[in-house]
Amino acid sequence: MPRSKGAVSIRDVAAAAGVSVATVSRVLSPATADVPMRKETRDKVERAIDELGYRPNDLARALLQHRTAAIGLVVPDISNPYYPPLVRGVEDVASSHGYRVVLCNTDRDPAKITGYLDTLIKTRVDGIVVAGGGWADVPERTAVLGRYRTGLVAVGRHLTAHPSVRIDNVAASRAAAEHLIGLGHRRITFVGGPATSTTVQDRAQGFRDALKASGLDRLAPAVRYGDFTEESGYALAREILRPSRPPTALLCANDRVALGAYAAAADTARRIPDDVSIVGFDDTPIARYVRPTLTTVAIPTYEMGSAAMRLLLAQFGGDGGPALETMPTRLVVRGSAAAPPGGGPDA
Amino acid sequence: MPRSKGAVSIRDVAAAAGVSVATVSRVLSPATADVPMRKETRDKVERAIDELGYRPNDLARALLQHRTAAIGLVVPDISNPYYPPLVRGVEDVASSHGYRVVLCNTDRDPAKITGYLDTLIKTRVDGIVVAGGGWADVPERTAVLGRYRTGLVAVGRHLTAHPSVRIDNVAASRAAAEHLIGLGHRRITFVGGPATSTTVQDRAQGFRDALKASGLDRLAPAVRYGDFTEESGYALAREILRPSRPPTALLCANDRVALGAYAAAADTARRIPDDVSIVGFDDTPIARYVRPTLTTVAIPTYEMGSAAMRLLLAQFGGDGGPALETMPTRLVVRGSAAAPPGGGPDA
DNA sequence: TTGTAAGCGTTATCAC
DNA sequence: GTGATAACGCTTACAA
Repeated sequence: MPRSKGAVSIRDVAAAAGVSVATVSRVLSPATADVPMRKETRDKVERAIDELGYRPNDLARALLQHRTAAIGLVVPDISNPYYPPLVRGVEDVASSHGYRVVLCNTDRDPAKITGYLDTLIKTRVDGIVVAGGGWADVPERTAVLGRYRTGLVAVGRHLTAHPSVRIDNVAASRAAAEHLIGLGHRRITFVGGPATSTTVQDRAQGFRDALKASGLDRLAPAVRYGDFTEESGYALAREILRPSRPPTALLCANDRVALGAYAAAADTARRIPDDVSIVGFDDTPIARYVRPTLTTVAIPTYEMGSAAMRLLLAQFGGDGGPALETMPTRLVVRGSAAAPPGGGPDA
Repeated sequence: MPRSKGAVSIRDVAAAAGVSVATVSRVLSPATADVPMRKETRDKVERAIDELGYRPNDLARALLQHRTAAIGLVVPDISNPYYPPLVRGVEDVASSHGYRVVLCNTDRDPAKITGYLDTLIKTRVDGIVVAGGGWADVPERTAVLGRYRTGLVAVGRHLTAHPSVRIDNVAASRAAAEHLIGLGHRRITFVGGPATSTTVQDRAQGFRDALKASGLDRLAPAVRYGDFTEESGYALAREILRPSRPPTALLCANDRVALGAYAAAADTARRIPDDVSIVGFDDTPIARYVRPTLTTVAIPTYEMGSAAMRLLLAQFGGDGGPALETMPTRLVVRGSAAAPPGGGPDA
């Protein structure tokens, strides 16, 4: 018989069991597992809990302990296939450590970002994992976090001054470009992704580095920007493949863009990899199911998420300040890249 | 100068502004926007808030108001491409109404499901949106929700007795099958998805209904189960296409399975749609980018998410009990389904 | 071994 | 107009 309307509280349980609230609290709290207690009392309490279907109010608990066991996870857009594994990685280690995760989609909009940041602080999450960019003018905002002892770790290189997990996009992209060059390609175009993205900037840089290292930079490295969608990849590839002497290989900013390029090749009657080689980024599940299978750079997205969460937990544990974890990438060679038409250098 | 260690509280602000905590609360609380107050006082308070970087503690607020402005979102696995748009739909309307969302991945594991349910109740979320199955023995568990005034709406037909948003999978699948039959196919196999999924059961049923209605059910309708992955689709399709006289069309449980079937067709040198027609379910972004483009049933996933959240908001508003919203599906005819080899009935 | 009571950071009800 | 103060549902000294 709960008092009044509303949820059953610790007082209802105490009353039902004929003990004090302190006693009920003791049977529930792991912190007081060591204090001695008559088995009979414990049983009475547990019976009452069961009968009433009592669930302790974690808000009250959190208020007292200054710890909510919640973390915020800020991503640009969960609909972007890149993020779900990352989110899953964060959630898995979070939940296995008793933390719940509050998901925030920002669309890289500074207004939304600061709005969510405020909400997260007000609800006193213990920490925040931020992935993806759009944080141009936001850094100052993170100053408040310190005042509220809110941890933060970034996935990517957009928020310096905080622990972060990253990949070496420059090196990864360079390796992919070198693979193409090794195959004999001389005219390669880097395709797509927003020019403002640090990820894209790094990948474009790695591409340029590879060309330069091979002395292929007398012709200005061809880099075309767009966004991260199939649509963008399709449109760009259509344009790029139009000239009479188009590039023989396309290094795409991600797999979605690569998939768009596949469609463009099909629609212009070009065979992959015979007429044009295509390389992607991310190794999303589709990569092994398109035909030809897609050669792409595997990014350990799930692991980046779980590593980020672990870094956050380390912060909670007081284990040091800024840390930086660089995760390995790997070029997965499949069927979409081969020697250029003619079989060798043609420049 | 916050008292002690820890976050700045309303008392710090009151002290800094030289007013009582009640006054500070009044400038912050929308509920008391109407009470008169000297502009000078308000300014003093606002200045103090700014200077201290004060963020009210929503836990305390929630404790008092019996309302957390949080909802739980329970999905099988965010990595499954079907869910991100749904999640986004929920999050968009949630955040635009001031609610935050706590994401829970269950892997359809009853233990995880009940675990998350408990956590969500303990943190006193105002409501829960559940999508996806695995709830076989869980329904009794939802009884507790009532005791804590926790709203619930289901996406799908697995949790009767609660408001829900659904699609008519039977009708949708039947329409897809009829499309194939209309094209002239007589030997069609329904491919994949877990036999335990109500979604799959419904789609298989619609498939059988279509065959029966066309008098094609003298040959036992061919239905093969697996799971929702490309891998499963690939494996099943390889088997299905092996016989000397294989089906001329594959109705796949979802686009991922269909993509697996694409790969199987390619690897066995069968042309789509010339040798075999393929139809999918979900209309995921890839559908329009594979070649040939994939004929598939579009499911308004995003809208289902936003509708579910709206239903939850309606519950909060006391707007009636169980409601049921059925969202429309649509067969998107693209390039993967055409007349069977020979051009017409061959049975 | 168990109970009493202070206090976590707010809001709401009274007074003044 | 503004200030005390009693809740909200818990945990944790400190008593008993």
